[in-house]
Amino acid sequence: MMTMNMELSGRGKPSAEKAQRALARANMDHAGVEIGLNAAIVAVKDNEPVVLVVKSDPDSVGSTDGLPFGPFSPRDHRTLEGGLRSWVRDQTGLELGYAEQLYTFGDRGRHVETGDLAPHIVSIGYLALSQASDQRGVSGGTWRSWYHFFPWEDWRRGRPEIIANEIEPRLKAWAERPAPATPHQRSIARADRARMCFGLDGAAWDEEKVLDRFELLYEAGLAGEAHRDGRSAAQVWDDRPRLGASMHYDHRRILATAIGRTRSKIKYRPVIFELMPDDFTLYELQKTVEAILGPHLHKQNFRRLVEGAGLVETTGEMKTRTGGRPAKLFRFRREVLLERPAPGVRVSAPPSRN
Amino acid sequence: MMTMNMELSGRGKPSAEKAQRALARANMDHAGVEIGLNAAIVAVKDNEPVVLVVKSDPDSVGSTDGLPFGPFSPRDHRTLEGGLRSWVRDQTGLELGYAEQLYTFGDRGRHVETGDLAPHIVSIGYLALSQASDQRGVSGGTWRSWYHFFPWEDWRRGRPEIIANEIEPRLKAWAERPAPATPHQRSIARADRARMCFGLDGAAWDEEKVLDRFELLYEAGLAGEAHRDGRSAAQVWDDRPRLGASMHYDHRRILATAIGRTRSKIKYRPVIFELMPDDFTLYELQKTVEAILGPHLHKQNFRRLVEGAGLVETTGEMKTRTGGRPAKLFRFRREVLLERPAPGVRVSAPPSRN
DNA sequence: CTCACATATGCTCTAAACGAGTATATTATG
DNA sequence: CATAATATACTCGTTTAGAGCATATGTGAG
Repeated sequence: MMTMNMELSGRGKPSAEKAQRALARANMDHAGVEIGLNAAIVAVKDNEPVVLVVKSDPDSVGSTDGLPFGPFSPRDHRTLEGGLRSWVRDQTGLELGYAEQLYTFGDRGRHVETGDLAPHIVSIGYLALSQASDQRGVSGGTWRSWYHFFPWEDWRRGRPEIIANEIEPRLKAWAERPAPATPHQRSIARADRARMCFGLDGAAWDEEKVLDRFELLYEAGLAGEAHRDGRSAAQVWDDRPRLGASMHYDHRRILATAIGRTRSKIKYRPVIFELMPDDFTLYELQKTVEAILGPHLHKQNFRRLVEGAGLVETTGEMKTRTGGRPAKLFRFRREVLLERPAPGVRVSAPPSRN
Repeated sequence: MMTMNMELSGRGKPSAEKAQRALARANMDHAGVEIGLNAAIVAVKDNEPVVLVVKSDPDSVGSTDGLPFGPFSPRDHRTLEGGLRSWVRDQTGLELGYAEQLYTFGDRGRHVETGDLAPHIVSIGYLALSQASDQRGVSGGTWRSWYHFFPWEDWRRGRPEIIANEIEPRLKAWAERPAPATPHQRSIARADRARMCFGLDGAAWDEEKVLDRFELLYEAGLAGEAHRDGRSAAQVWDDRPRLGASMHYDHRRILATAIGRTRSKIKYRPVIFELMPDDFTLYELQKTVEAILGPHLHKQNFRRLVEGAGLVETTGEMKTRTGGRPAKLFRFRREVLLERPAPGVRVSAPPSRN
């Protein structure tokens, strides 16, 4: 899939250039780098946060999911984000709304699947937020719950069992094993990292540490990707099944970054409304926030929070058939952008729920 | 300077490769992208936040400052950050401590200085924090206050005069001018953007919006870079001097990102201690925080804040000759990392100081 | 039709956090 | 030894966040 996209946009190269160009060509020898853009396109469907994934190879049996991917060609696009929007439109038919850059991943090893001598690809991850209603007729991809890839992140029904049943014992076993010597760097002990990341032994759960948790599991050999990446020699100490569904390349890392960013961003920017229909009830808004963050506030306080912050205004309409008293419909109140420097759903850290 | 650096690290290319390599070479046509790494290396010297800058061309008269820059060569370095550390060491003799990736800048136009047909360079910006004491014998660069480039960001002596004297009137004049039509995008009016960014007309000043402010000034043609970048045709409506010292390429944008990130990060991660000597008084700590953020808390509350958060512990030593009663010396208390999910100097937004 | 049920919404109470002020301690200096 | 300057402890009132109680208003079972 990836290489196919790359071939598509081959172009002729413009005419002559000057001295700088020659210099650049000399540097090309050691550069030889391609830029890939990865998009974590997120929506909330039926109170489930979903991400658009594509199959690596629809024919093969063991095909894994991946994020939509496209090359960046500076000849065709003036900006990185412009390039992203363009191939997302071509590949999926989706017109992106909100998009932000996440992180640039350039580690060698991320493409071991294709051999270590493969061209080096630096990939720039993007987060895009999209309304569920915009997603009619999306082609070339399927929506999947992001908790399919990160089951330990789903706290909506309390602490996920996978933490007590799998993660805690296996990480503790890993922490017992000798850690490789780290050259003069004060590193935190494995057991402490596990405790802080996963809220073990009474430590608080921080819903934003999605990437830290994934990287810890990867390092401990509990993520499928770690084995594929040739860490297997050192890491075959635990042959139980890997945790969460894998993705190819380092796409799960990018998705982890996307989830963490989404979780932190809705607290100080009104991006939650990128995921909502135009009109909604406060309960629907709360459910959407909780789909992303986990349960936080009780209903009354959530209402006070969003109304008090001036984030929403009533439309005057009501929504009946909610299963109880009809609810007022609200919409995003854009003026809040002109009133507050950092408007968002400022839910604070929940009390430790272990 | 930049091109010089590039030449320095030219390397021979390793031996033969296979099919993938050929494919990559074919793609090179439309890719033709090089990866540059830019470092905003920050320290605090004598209560002044400084950044390491290099001269573009020491001989020429109108030479401007820039951030240290180096190419990323995937053959030599396994990770982006590894590559960064390596050439920073070579160029400046500095061994980086804390470093984090900021943002990847890839807009065409960032290299107009060298002609639009020059090879496209995508540059990945990094923030590095360094202790002032580590900076003996730094070669190939000079330290400059970051407020030299962003005078409007320095609120330590109250609201900087440049805002009322220059920025406010000139932005208001700009807001009066017709804005170019934006294709079906709800954009905020120029006047409102100016108000929110710079805290005009009673709006709050948000010290983290460093990049937004710079980009607004750029768009309004009040930054030197905008003219150099060929926006001059459209933007010669105000021929008074440009605001703040320019940098070449988009380095000032990267520095703005670095300042914003530093300001936000010290609030939830203990990175302020990367800028402090091992032992310090609470007043010194406060002055360092204020150098970065602007004045926030009065002394007594600052003490309560950092001690209450468990960020510091006394060393038992005292510092005399402080000009008054001797002060206890403190050090960073590393255990806080194991106790709190997001430890930092949690100073909240200051009351509007207009 | 009526009543149980479910959800919506308004209000209160309490504790913690925060901003600001007062008071006292301990040094250097003239 | 008085004074200036900084360090540090304590207090007070306001704001905010978490939690619970009470009431409103629909749907649907009987």
